[in-house]
Amino acid sequence: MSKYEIQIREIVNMQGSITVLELARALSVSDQTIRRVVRPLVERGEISKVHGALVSNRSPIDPPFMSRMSQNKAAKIAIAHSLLDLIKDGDRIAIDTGSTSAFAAQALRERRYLTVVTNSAFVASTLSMIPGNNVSMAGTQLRHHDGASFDRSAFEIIERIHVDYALLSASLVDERKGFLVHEQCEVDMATAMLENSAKTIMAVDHSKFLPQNRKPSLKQPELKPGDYLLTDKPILRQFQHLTSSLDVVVAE
Amino acid sequence: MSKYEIQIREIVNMQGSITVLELARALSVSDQTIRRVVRPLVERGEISKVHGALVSNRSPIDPPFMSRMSQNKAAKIAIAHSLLDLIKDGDRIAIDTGSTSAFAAQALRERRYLTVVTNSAFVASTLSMIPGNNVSMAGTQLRHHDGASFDRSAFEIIERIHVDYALLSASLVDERKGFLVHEQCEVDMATAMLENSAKTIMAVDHSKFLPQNRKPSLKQPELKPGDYLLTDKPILRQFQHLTSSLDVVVAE
DNA sequence: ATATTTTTGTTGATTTTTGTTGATTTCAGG
DNA sequence: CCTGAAATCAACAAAAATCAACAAAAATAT
Repeated sequence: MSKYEIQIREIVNMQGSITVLELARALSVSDQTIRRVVRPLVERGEISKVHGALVSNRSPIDPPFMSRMSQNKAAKIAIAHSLLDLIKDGDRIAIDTGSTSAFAAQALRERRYLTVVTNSAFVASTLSMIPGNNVSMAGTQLRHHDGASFDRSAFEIIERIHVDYALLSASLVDERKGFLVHEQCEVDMATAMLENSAKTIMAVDHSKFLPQNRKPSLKQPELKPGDYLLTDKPILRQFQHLTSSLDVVVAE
Repeated sequence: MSKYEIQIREIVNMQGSITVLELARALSVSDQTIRRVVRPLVERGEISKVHGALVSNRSPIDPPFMSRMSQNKAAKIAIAHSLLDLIKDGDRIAIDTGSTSAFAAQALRERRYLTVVTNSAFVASTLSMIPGNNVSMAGTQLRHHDGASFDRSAFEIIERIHVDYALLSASLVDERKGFLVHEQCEVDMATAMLENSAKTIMAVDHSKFLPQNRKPSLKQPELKPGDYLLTDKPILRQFQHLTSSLDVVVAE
């Protein structure tokens, strides 16, 4: 990795696009050097290149943590898209933290007149820009891990607003114990959202059904019969007892 | 994909419609180049074309904040960059709403251990992801106009957290009346931030010194001697009485 | 201090994009 | 159904960007 790499990424993402020559002048190196440094970046898909210029492939409002957390990007986008079949214009929805929810927020930008309550600053920021939406950000102090809040005011706000749907996620689906997450505060938040919503939507891509290196141990609250499970591959036999009372939607 | 593509999309979506020749003049290329670049865009349905002009087919209710993000982009980026000379790792800063602040937040991502308090969900989301930062989002209900909150809890939080700098902006600089904004709640928020900070930084790009079609009328609170003014062009004679007691930083 | 590896700049050949020209099509108004 | 002006298209020459290969410089190891 070259010493210019970080700078180049930063400049390209900041400016949106820049020519190779401008970049060469900015870093006072030759254009050839820029090309060389940029090639692996383009191959890894971190930035794109067109004849004449480098362009950032991040939308200015893309989740920054998505680059790290965007394992299974395609699956999450598919799930987010299938969410649009459930959520209609004017619906009220509570949304939790996590990369799946970040994609869901992106997808929900095409809905109007939503009432949204969330403890994720990213989700709040994304959906608040849509005219007609009514977005409430729950909580004050944000943790850097995911830009979400779990302080007392967050719970107070979640509990104050009743919604049609709660959109939840999980870190792992265990054959015996069900939907698991890493932290107690996430369980508490999920519980609060679930209790204040008519229906719950659990969104987990298929990788959550596979064993993981870092194992979560805390159990999400029980889903109610008729709640939705959104995923991207058919549920395997050994998990079906968990989902039998749920409305399973498989996005493809 | 051509290097002009993003610009063209942006201009077309911003203006609603524009002739090929005007666009050619705007980008200082030939009309033929525009036609060539535009053809695939039209085929993909991203914009439409009629004999004589290109028209945006984007919904008129798309985020207005984002279009403002791209006005005077270069100037705003320069200002944001010069802010890095003032703000050091570990500083505490309050940040207001607006596109200038959005760019500032992007730039501040390279600082660590910041204490940030803001009523803008976008700024909060951007800076909360940086490890070591301590970010507080002030307010609950977000207005769609810019994803910012001005409810009572927003003021309570701003007033609770004392910071080193308040980063403020304005919509227009008037020769006689000073720094103006459109809404009273923005003045109130600016006042709260200013009163709870050691120094104030006012960031306005040069276009704010020019007459505008939609004139704001509300006056921002008075800056203190020694406060900073960040801009991107030297202050004209007729504005200098406003800035004489300030520390003026001109980014280039 | 010297040898080896890595990075960087330069050159010229190759490819892609752009501007110009002139022919063709479209549009509005008689 | 013409007609003139403006817009579009096609083709070729000019300009710009890219690539490959080699030499110079810098960094690293011996």
